[in-house]
Amino acid sequence: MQNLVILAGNIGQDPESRTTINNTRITHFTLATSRPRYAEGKVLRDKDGYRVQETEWHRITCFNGLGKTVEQHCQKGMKVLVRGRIHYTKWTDREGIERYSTEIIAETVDFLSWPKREDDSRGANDPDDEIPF
Amino acid sequence: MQNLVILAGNIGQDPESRTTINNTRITHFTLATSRPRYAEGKVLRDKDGYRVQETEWHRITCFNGLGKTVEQHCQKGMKVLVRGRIHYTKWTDREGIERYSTEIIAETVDFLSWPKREDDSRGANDPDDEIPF
Amino acid sequence: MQNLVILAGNIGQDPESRTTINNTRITHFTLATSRPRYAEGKVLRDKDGYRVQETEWHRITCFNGLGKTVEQHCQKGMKVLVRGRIHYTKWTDREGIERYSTEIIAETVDFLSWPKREDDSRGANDPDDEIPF
Amino acid sequence: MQNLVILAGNIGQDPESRTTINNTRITHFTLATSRPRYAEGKVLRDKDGYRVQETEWHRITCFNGLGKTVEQHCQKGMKVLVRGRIHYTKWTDREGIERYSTEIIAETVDFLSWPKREDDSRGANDPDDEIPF
DNA sequence: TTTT
DNA sequence: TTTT
Repeated sequence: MQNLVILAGNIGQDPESRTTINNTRITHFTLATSRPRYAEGKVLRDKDGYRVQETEWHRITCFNGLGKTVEQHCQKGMKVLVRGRIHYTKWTDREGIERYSTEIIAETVDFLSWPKREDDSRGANDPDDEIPF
Repeated sequence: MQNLVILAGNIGQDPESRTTINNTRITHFTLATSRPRYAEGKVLRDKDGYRVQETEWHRITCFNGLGKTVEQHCQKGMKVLVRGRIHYTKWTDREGIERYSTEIIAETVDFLSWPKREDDSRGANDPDDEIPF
Repeated sequence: MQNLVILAGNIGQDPESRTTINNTRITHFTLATSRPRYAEGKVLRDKDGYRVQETEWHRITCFNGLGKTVEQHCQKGMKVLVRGRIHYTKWTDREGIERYSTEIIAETVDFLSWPKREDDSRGANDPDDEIPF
Repeated sequence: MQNLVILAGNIGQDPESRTTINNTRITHFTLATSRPRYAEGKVLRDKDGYRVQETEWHRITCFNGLGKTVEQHCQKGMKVLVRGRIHYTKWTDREGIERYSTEIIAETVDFLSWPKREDDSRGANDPDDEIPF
């Protein structure tokens, strides 16, 4: 049954890709989402009066074509909207310790801001642009 | 049961507000979402090679505090993320014709871009800023 | 940009299908979602103390393969989870009056209950079962 | 910015609650969501022809009133729809090993099926029923 | 590690 | 009516 995640946030690091032995292209990036922190129903503020943010860092995984697109057009600092699903992994590390990790497998990634690099500044509607969003 | 809408798009016109006779503040704005148009599984392009966009115009309704915030900080052209629910209305117009309309009742509105006006450029984290997002 | 709808509710009538002149199969059904009605921040109750429900009736549209599946396995009264997008249509009726309608174009439909008819009672995991959910 | 999760699935174990030293009531349950497993774009089937399911087990956390409601009305095997957000935790266990865990902080929990126990069979619309959904 |  |  449905396992759906929607995240709107900022990319923490430029995406990184690798290819598995079965020739699947896997691309990863991290995404920060933030919300105001509350205490007793009120927004918390720091000593200067600024709202305290609570940031979650999500690990996003893209496969194949979507990964290729993300690799080409997404970079650190950009705002994106990710739709995907949560996936949990359990494995045993070299010391024999059981480890758990969580990732968001992306189905779509939409731009909410534009790349800063010159060579990516063509815009989403450029005829040569292969961005699906 | 659940009736949930998530929209990320651009505001079409500055929000407008009115107060009902029971003293409820109602704020409206329109929001454009777009997606590439497809035909036979392929993205459609115009004669210049640009991807053809299919735009939906949503009518967004906010009540009370959320409406006040939107009225103060949202303006034409800004990108926002709306979470809410769909609501349908049926009424009879002056000519006695049955009319239907659809609106999205917003529960949250998040900024994805910043206002262009000087006086709103303080940033989301300003201590005087009452934006809940 | 994103236009996403999630609806969990009950099917109002058995789905109906037609084929367009370009050979697209279109399947429609109606879906009821409900929520408690509120007044002054409190759940409204009727004279017997039961919570007053506010029901929205959504018009759901499915294309091609998804429509075929829905037609075969969904029926009046079943609970389903629909993921899709909102689409608005404007047209002029025979009297020359401008009409508007709204529909939810489904991308996925998941079962939350089982069909009542004998011939559909095989369960989602039957090897002959072509339900994608 | 937005961090939104929608899960529709089955409860794995009866919910369990505890109260923190600051008097916050915390209720936990596990939720299974499943999807067909794919390989090379096709649904995988086992040797008997049944579709292979990929199940994710989510840890759901509810606070205060929502937790109380869940504790009273949700039980193992029920189908529910959870809306919430992802939260990641990092801590050091007794052996000094860094551990990570992920939980879904629920904002709403909707019933998609009914409890099996006699004493809970009153239905969602019973006047004595405090279920907010 | 991002962003305002 | 927005945006690229």
